[in-house]
Amino acid sequence: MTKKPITKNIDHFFRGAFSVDIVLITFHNQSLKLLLQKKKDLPIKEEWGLPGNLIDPNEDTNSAIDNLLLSLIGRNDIYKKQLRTFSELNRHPLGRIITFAYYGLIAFEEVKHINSPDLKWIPIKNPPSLSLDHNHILKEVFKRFQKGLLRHPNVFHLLPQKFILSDIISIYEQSFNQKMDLPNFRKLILKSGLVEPLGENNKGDKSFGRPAELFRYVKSEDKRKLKDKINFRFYA
Amino acid sequence: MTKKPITKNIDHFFRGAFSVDIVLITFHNQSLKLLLQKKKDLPIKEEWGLPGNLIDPNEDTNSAIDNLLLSLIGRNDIYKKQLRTFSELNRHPLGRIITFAYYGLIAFEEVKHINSPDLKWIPIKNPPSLSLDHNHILKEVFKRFQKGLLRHPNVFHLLPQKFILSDIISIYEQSFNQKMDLPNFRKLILKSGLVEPLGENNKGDKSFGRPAELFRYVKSEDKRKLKDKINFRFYA
DNA sequence: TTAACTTAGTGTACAAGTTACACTTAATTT
DNA sequence: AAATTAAGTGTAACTTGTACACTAAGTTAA
Repeated sequence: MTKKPITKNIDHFFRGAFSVDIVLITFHNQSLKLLLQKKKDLPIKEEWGLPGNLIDPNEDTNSAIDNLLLSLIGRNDIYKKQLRTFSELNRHPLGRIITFAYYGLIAFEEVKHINSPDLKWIPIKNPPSLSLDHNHILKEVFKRFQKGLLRHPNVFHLLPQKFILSDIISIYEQSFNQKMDLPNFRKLILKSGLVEPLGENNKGDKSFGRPAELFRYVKSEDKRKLKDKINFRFYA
Repeated sequence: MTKKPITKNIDHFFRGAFSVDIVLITFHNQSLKLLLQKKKDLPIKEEWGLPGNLIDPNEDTNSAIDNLLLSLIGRNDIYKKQLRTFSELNRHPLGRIITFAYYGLIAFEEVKHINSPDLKWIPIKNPPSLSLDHNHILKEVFKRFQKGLLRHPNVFHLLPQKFILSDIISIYEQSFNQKMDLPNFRKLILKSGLVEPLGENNKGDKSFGRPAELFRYVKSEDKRKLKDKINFRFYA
């Protein structure tokens, strides 16, 4: 059998570049926050955008995102997930640049020092208009963030080691812009076996109202997904 | 303000190519089937693989998948969805080729004529070993197919206009490799309002047992997702 | 110092959904 | 005509979800 020439396919190769962009989310002061970077070294007007970086031709996306995180927040051992690719032909003025969008979650404690003129935590509600197609990317990624909250115990990545139950509720209420019934929510969370009371309370930390018990997250032996343990009735 | 040179970024541009690959699924004879193509014009040994095509540099993925479907089954107006991108550095012997994986669903009626030495419907259980990383792609895409079945009324894309309820059950049982309780399943489906009895039965079509009622799919005015109407208790 | 307020946490009764399985019906096969 | 097969109905026991009233423990303000 004679091998066919493969030059037919070669026509389809062309010059392109890849980047990783991250939607990094944290929770502070009853409010979800997003890390934004001021973009100025691109041939576009100075604007805020999602932190990102171009990928080296022989680098894979995982090491690219690790390097990006290291340069942004000084660590890369946080919860992160690759979502979809944005590949529209004219999304970038420099040429065909395909971006891999990630999202990451981190407790505010770990990143509260980050606050410079070019890198800021911005409330995720009503973010400023972003550069390129980053508004679009943010919107899509936020939807995936929501889904993640419903299916996996991702809230805990946004909380400190010791947390109170109403912070969990607050994150869900904010993420879905919907009020929840606190008594019933407590029962669900407690029954799920995902949290364990520590026998301490947060008396010192707050101004009024009854002090709240502190809890910690327990990784469950139980392999069912969050949605099978806790039935959130406000699927987005 | 002086504009910075942008040459710094140009280093990251390199030669690459894109392709679309499709996992096309149908249902026939109580069995889920997958469309596979014999690969021979690649510098790899003759093997079965997912149907796919390289993308023209100025073509977007949607038109690429439409053209692919047209050449495979003669039409492109079927249910299809873009899933993730496979971009590992050495996934293809011809160079850095990034593939956009799609899946599509179609009723067997529409594609029963397809059967040539190079293009066949193969039972999705125990498929042959596929070329390149197509085993991996298939596995990932199949998971998404499963999720789609739980969240959206996708079964109906696999069924003819007139169908019987036990075909729906059969597709779910096969997809999740799990036996379901027929009486309870009927109640769920009927209550969902997704199907409507036609007042006909399938007496002619079968060998024994009581003839089954024929139903048709009714697009629901109700915007809730399938999972909120029907709670499948075998989440994968 | 005490009444009002604020947030945390418990209890409960009712409604709704899930599950298991017995039973009936309508056909074919032997 | 009895056995077999598959479709379809009914229901009782159980599990979950929902809506709130109520109790508890602190702070604020008169």
